[in-house]
Amino acid sequence: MGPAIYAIPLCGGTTAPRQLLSFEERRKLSHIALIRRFEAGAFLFRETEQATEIFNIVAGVVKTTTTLADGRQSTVAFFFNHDLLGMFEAGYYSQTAEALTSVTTYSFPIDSLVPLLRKDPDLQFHFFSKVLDELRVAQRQALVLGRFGAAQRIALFLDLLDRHPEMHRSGGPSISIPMDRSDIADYVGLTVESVSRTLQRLHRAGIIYLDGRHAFEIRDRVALDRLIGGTVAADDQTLFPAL
Amino acid sequence: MGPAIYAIPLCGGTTAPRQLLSFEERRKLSHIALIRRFEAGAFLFRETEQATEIFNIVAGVVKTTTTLADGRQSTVAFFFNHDLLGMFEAGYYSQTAEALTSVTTYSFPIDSLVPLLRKDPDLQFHFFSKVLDELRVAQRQALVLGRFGAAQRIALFLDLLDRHPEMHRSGGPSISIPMDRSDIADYVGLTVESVSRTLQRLHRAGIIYLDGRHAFEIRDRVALDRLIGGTVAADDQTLFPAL
DNA sequence: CGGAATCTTGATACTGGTCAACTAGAGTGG
DNA sequence: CCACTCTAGTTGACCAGTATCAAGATTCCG
Repeated sequence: MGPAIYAIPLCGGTTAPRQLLSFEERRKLSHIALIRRFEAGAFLFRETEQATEIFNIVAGVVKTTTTLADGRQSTVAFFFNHDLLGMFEAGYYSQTAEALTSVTTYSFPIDSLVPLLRKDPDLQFHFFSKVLDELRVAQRQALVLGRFGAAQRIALFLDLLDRHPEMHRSGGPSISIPMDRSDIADYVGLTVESVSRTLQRLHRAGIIYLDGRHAFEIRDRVALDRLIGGTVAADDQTLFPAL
Repeated sequence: MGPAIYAIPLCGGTTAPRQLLSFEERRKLSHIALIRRFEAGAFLFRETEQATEIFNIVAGVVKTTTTLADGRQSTVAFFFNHDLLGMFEAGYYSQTAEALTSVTTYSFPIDSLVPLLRKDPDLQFHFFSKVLDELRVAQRQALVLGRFGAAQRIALFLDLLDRHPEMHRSGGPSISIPMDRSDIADYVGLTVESVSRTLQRLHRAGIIYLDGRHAFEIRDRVALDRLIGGTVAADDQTLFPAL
């Protein structure tokens, strides 16, 4: 079918993400694209490596991380179907990308992609829109990490998974969690222990149902949304009778 | 002199930010640009307004904020000289922009700018690079808010000001702080009280010198860098004898 | 079935938030 | 020019939430 980029369009009236590329654009991109597959745990690229390609995910989940000065790894973002990753700076990748599941991607060699974008302003505009989309996500993430408590952070994270149709297991209510607790912890800025505690608390409160380590269901959408809205104080006894 | 965009170039070998626009591009942009001035406290635009123009700052400082579900305002970013702001989504501004000082900008009407970008891929590529730059800043901000303590956050914020030459008062070591404590607090994800306490602590530790409310000097660059590096534990007695 | 991760749970410490009082500056009007 | 006032900022005491440290429980995988 060819590469695909989902994002909220810049100018179109919609607030809902949609496919940005026209049939013709997808064909053009196919032309320079390679299909590449990665096993779970494999690296798509590492930070400080010279940037050679940009990836468009077709299946699977990828996380990107940066190494802090003290050696800790910090998860920057998760990438799902129809996302673009491999944005670079001064010719070098600024993050490390690791496959969390087995992953299928289109790979655009930068040497082919950049000329294509410079020649085709409309196509470039769609890449541009996708990056703006990522910018908003990153800004929202900063906001969440700066001001929200553990329950809200976890709720937002679960909502992120819920929003991705490919995380829903075959029609049922079960949503898969492709990453392990420490990935989640790195992403939401908590410790593994706090992630675990918070998940269990939401589980015991009946808001979610934890189905093993790598799946969950949303049992009380309203309560979850209230948490995400940021309206609920931590001492809300209705939500956290077990506190 | 015309509009100017500073950022780390995508492909060039440099990691240092530099002017991205060619003389010719600046001329083209001048052609569609209006000069607009704002008093301190004035709004350049408000969230949910229809997006009509994009701004390029020539002088002054702007903050952008979003309103949370519970009514709190949260500062998303500060914009300085040669920055671009007014990025939008689905035709509407997603943030509110307020002048912190008196501000001079070039204003590009979107109706003129978008066609120009669609016609001129190289120019668009420079806007693209600037947005990628902002994306990295936002991701770094998320990282900082998620993992660092108060001292590190404040140190990073002071470093941000230091990096902007126009914040340095006439050659001297004094750096101006154009925003008030609550803006800082909103930005770094702390309360006003914690910002105050942390600034005073850095002051008493001799790392910075607070010169009134709206200026400071860096007295111990090495210690500040160590904080920023994230290497220093909060209990480091060399840095915080007063703890 | 056994060993090794991963995850959960509990006890305690510490950072930063909250609430409240106090101080310093900036502006105002007599 | 000097009180007066009002806002912004600082400081202190106390508390809540999360990190940390330390076991235990599960799950995964050979």
